[in-house]
Amino acid sequence: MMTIEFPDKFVALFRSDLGLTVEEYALFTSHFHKEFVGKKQHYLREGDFNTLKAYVTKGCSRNYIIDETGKEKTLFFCFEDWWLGDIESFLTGKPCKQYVQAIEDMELLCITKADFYKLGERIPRLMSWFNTKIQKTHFATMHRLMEAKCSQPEEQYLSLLEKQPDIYQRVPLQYIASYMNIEPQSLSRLRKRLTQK
Amino acid sequence: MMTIEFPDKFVALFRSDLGLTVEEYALFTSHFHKEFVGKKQHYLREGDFNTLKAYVTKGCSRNYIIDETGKEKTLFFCFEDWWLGDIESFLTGKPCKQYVQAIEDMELLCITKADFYKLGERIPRLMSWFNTKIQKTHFATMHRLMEAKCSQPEEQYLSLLEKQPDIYQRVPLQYIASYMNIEPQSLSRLRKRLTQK
DNA sequence: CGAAAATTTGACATGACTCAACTGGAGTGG
DNA sequence: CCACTCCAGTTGAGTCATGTCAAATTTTCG
Repeated sequence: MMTIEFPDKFVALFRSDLGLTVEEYALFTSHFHKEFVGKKQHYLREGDFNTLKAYVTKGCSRNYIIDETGKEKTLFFCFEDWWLGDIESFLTGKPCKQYVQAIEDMELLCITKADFYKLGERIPRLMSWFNTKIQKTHFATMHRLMEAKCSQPEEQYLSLLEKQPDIYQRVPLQYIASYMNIEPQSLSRLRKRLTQK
Repeated sequence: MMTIEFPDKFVALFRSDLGLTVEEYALFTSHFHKEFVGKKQHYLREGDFNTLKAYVTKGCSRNYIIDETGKEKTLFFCFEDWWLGDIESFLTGKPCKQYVQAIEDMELLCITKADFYKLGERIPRLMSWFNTKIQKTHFATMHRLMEAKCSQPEEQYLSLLEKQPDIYQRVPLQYIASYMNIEPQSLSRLRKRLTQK
């Protein structure tokens, strides 16, 4: 069995922040395995079951849904050091409502839901970290909803670029447009207007 | 000290669903007090601290934010047998970002955050119920985001009426419009178009 | 290099917003 | 109890940004 290298942020999260002992940390990380998702490939599709907790070490992705008219609507993007998946499916055990698609080649560190919960019983801090994480995810979703309701396309685009400057280079225009809920043509024109200023 | 009457759904939730013993339930409910919020009054304002868990026994309300241009944006409504407040402020102890305003005269059953957490230590089921509730709230927010992104005003209006038929009678048009992210005039015209069909 | 996909650009239609006026009902005070 | 005020809702006219359809151009990738 080959050793997996864990990113600094991962180590810091569970050793420093969460304060797992060396033994607990070793036990925890021993259950991880690597997965790869090629560009444009899907990590999850609607109807799949999300049974893994996946930490992104390389690449980026988007979660999207398909509406009644067949259009893809990007809910959010995911980058390095974030956790990937469809939380609802993971927590409820029900099929995914979302698609998760790699925008760049991705590298993931994964632990099965079963292993994670088993470890959670032996390492209570792990569960309390997880509960806190769900809370934070909820806040993020709520903020996303607020933003979606409040901002005009132009502000939304600028604030997105501010939060994730590399998105311009890494994420194709059409996905950003779908995140902003406008047509690619409109975003293209918006960009043009902005450069003219 | 006068006895508070707890609604059927409240009793069912904690006795049947959660399975609290008679003693646990009695202890839990003994910490509640009643509060009232008059129509158009605010239960919470931006900057306030949400230190109560509040169960709605009568009336309805809306959570909203004010955007940079000064416009109110309704995030969601709250009706009988729901829990009221700004979860983020409750969980983090930070000031509210949202306003919570009564649309009708409201009657609430409240327990302080401090009491709730103290009881949570003695009654672990209470905490696990709470964690599950946060999960469900998160799913609801995510669904709201999906809906906000996907549906045209017309479908969104119809689906809202389907989920909460009494909203038409109880909630003024302007608040529904702000929930749908359109101007009151536009909703008025939308309603007209729908009745003509 | 060539095919396919992504982006840009153009022309036009549409739907929501803005500004403004009007209507109708609820609540107030004489 | 009526007149008045105020606010919510409705309606109208004009503007503008976005969507749609279509085509041109650029980029990507085999």
